[in-house]
Amino acid sequence: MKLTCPIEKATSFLGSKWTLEIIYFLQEPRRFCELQELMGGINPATLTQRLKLLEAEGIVNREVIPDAQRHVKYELTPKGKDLVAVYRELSMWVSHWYPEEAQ
Amino acid sequence: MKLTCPIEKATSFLGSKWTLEIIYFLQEPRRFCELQELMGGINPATLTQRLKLLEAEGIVNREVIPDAQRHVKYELTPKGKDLVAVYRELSMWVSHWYPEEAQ
DNA sequence: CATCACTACTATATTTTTTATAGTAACTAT
DNA sequence: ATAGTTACTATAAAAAATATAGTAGTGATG
Repeated sequence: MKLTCPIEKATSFLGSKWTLEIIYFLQEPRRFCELQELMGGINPATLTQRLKLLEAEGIVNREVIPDAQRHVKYELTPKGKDLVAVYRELSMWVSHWYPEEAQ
Repeated sequence: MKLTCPIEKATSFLGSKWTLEIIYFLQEPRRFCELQELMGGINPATLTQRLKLLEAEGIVNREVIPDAQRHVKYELTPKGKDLVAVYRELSMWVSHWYPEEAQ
């Protein structure tokens, strides 16, 4: 007897390690190696997997920059940017309940 | 060169499978087996682990009801209830971007 | 122009986490 | 007396994450 939970869809991808942090850092466009550095411990295979998942979900856009080096830029789609309100609330919660750690 | 991310603390426990859903369903007090039923696929060992973690984090309160059966009730602490604002934003995001699935 | 570095990954083996399944101890209902 | 409920724990297997190394394409340095 499983009730439908309106956030079930969201938790299917947000509720896995790193995803919340990836989206947070993508509030400005980043390259793959930038994300790696920002999120110290992430494994490149995991990062790749998450970015593909978020891309498939329409939250993240992957763009190959047409320079000689063919750098890759990741950025939030409008759907992804729309999650900023969620982060605003979450940040407020953290700064309220963990005042010493927020900044 | 790891920048501090204000939601890093939050992601350390929210960013793992089931946690977001558990807190969602605890918007009203529940017993262990209720949570199990509500979240179809969760493993009891995982549920136990998550509830302990959330209890240690001060988000969930565990209470043994002093009836003969010694039922156990889980509920959100004020800190946990304060996450409701986050869920409100997340629910709005889901109902906007997944209109067919929300409800 | 050979060597080294950087970028954006992929491959493999190991470790960690999650799961399926079964079991337990205390009570309750028939 | 037997079966059912509740709140878990135990164990082994499956799935996911990690460390580590490697690759292919460029670019920079001597």
